[in-house]
Amino acid sequence: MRYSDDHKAKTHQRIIEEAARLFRRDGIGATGLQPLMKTLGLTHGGFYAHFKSKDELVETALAHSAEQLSGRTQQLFASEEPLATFIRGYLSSAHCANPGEGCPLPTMSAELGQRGQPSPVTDQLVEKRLKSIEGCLSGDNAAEQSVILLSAVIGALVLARSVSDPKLSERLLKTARQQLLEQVEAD
Amino acid sequence: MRYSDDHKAKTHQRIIEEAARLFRRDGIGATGLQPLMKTLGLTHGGFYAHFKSKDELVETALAHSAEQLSGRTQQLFASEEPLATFIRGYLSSAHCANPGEGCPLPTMSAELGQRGQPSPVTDQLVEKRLKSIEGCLSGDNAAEQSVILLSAVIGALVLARSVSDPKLSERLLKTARQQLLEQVEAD
DNA sequence: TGTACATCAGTGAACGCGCGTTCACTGATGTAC
DNA sequence: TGTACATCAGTGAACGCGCGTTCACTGATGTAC
Repeated sequence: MRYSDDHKAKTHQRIIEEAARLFRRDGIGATGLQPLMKTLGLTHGGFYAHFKSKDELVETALAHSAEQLSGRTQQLFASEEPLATFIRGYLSSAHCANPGEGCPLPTMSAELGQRGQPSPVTDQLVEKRLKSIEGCLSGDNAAEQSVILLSAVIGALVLARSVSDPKLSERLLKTARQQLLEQVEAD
Repeated sequence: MRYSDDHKAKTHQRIIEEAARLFRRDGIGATGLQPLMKTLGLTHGGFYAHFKSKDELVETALAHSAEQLSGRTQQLFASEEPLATFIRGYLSSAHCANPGEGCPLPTMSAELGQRGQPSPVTDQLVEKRLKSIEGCLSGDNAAEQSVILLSAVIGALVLARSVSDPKLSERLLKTARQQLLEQVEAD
């Protein structure tokens, strides 16, 4: 073989990882396969030896993002103050400034909804996140509160990323962080 | 004149309104000028007699969406139970199912952030909305609570629109609606 | 009243470009004999 | 050991398409004389 035994599998993985990053950072429509492959030092023709279509890559990349996030979340929820750590991380300036490495929901959900028929990958991601949060909440309405908490962090991140003024953005993040932390501590 | 005196102004307005609808419904990138003009019974060449570029239309259409929403919000906040009405409207199945007529933030913000330099139109829209909500809240931390409330409704709408299962979508909307209404009533 | 000209919203062909996708090909390697 | 062949990840030209944008043009109307 010209390449090592696992060479193709490695390339496959590299495509997925770069796609997951670019789809979240620039959007699905704005990410071309040609530039994507070029970034990896490959030519675009080879893409179809790895995936049937761009849509298949979108699906796979989303699943990758979800899994990656799920891993991070899991180790997060094993920590001392899981909810506080989650809120601080999700609403951090770093997460706001680097959509490529973060949660796919705020950046990709609009495009996913607008594209053909949506996949159950998002559903699983959402349900998993809700369950994780719910497990950390006490009280009789933990399930309901988890929806509010997840909605609030997502909405706050969307807002913070929408505005053009960095000061307003930081203020939104900070306010949401503090308020949600208070709510969680009172729980 | 071949057309009435205000004919061009009317056409101008029709372009803005249709664009505001399509940008929110399908996204900015996915909305072509050619199909847009065809929808209005016009040809695409005439577009540049009305706008310098697609970017200018995006800006104008966003401002239109903001103003339209601002009008609705204002009459809303003059009603009996402004916050409850706002929450019920924002998290209604109708708003979820018709992004073209609703709030531009959940659908356009990702693309706006990814496009060139963002405009202060979004900032104004966000600040205006926060002020409106804040005015209806009592308590010493009304400003902070308004950020949470706005974040929560936006996030819940993003989530409800992301998932593919209609039952999950409806459940998310309903849960968020009920919880936020409770919170507001307790206030 | 009739004719020549100006106006101008809208027309539609054409431009270069990047997109997703296809496909005949390359060339380094492993295998068969 | 040497030669012929199979494998197959990746190459790169080519496809049709829709995009944003440009521009010479149309044709109904108003105006000037």
